[in-house]
Amino acid sequence: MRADDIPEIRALGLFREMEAENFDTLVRGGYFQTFPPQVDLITEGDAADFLHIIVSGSVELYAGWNARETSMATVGPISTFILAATIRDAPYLMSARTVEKSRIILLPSNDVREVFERDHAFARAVVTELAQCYRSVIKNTKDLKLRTSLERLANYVLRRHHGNGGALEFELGQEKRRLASLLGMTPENLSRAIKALRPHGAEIDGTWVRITQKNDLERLAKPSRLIDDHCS
Amino acid sequence: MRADDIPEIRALGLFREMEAENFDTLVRGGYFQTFPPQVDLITEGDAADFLHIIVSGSVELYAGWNARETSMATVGPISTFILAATIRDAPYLMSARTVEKSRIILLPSNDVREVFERDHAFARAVVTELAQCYRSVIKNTKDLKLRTSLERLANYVLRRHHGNGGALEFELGQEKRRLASLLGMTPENLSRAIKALRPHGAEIDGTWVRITQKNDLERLAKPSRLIDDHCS
DNA sequence: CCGGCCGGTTGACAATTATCAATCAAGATG
DNA sequence: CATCTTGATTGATAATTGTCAACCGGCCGG
Repeated sequence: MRADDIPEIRALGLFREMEAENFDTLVRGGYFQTFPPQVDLITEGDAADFLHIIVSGSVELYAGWNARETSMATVGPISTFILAATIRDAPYLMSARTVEKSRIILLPSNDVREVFERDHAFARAVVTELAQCYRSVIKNTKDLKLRTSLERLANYVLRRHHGNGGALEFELGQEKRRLASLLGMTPENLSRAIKALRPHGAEIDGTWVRITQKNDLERLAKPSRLIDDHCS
Repeated sequence: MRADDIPEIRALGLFREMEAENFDTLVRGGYFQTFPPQVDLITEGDAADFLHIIVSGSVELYAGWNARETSMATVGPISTFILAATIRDAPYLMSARTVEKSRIILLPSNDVREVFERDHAFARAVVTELAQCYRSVIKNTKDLKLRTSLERLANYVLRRHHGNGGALEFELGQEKRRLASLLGMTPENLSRAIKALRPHGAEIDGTWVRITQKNDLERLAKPSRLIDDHCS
């Protein structure tokens, strides 16, 4: 593990409050690796041997069944993934692959569970993190079950708009087919949804997104704090 | 709080390992109430004032958006619900209503959070519970995104089959329209899916489910440990 | 510079799912 | 017993979404 990355890790909500000694235990047993793009890090069904922390780059979480595949999330720095499987010592429910070149810390699940047993501050931080993850997935389920694909796209644009500090123009930042899968549709349908969105105040041109009529977009999207807020 | 219910609560995974003193704190501040059917217990968006524990009866968790509504889960005794909102002191993401007459314990969220700060065993139990809930929702998302409605129904039947100790015949146990919403379809479509399932080894007649050709059903459903296992 | 590849787009079509209206069946109520 | 209500079912139709094939255009390697 490189010494100058440690403070950054230590500053994460998950590790900030824990005992120094326990943090050292975790870090000592961890590995720091750099992966090229499109590398499979995790295969669903495998035992959860490591808690992963992505320090740079980005990672796609996806799942498959019966020759179909769907994107579940894209995670960027600095955050952890597959915490629940680590804690429960259960098989991964999702696979993970790097999207671009990524630096990733691997902490052995055994160490994580052991420290989790000993360190109350760490346990509390894990709860906070898990509760947050749980709520995100619930919101995603509501998005999927209550909205049409056009509405999902419109709300996605608005979420990104807010995530970028209110910018009316920003980069899509990922392949359209990945976005399509994330939003629960086919690439072809995303293309059509993008066209259909134009008269409602949002243009997506290649890799650029521009909101032309925020009012119109919001009238279509009807964003809700209880689905689209990515905090709380 | 009725004295003779306390041991049962105490035996729940969530409370089993915690300090007696802290358990007393929780229980002392709690309310035990009996609700008639079809009563709204929780409205999404409200502050999470209480952690709910269902002791008897059953409760539907549902969510709405833009005049649409969908069933998110049906929860039975003995389990808690809306733990994540309580812990994060955040608004409920789902509404809840009783399906039948139900006895429910309400523990003030403040007390839960306070004890959670003090009691390491409780904190660990909360983590275990949350990790389990998180994994359930992920499985549900995979079910929704990767399967057609007929496949979802087939797998639902198989899950219930296993949940009932392998019985080939069992009661549906809930209204079909609630089941339809849970599985992400309309009542009309559930009716048709039920018909379409007949030649694949499962009959649903009124409130009774009978598996006639388990092989056939499994060939259609292709159940997966990573979606349909409701433990792990 | 020239293919070849890949992701994206488009159009035609098919499958799936939703909607609407009508009907049916069973349980509740007077 | 008749009536009313409610949930389930069915058929007809529409909307949505997926599939397949073709094509476009940028990018890379030769």
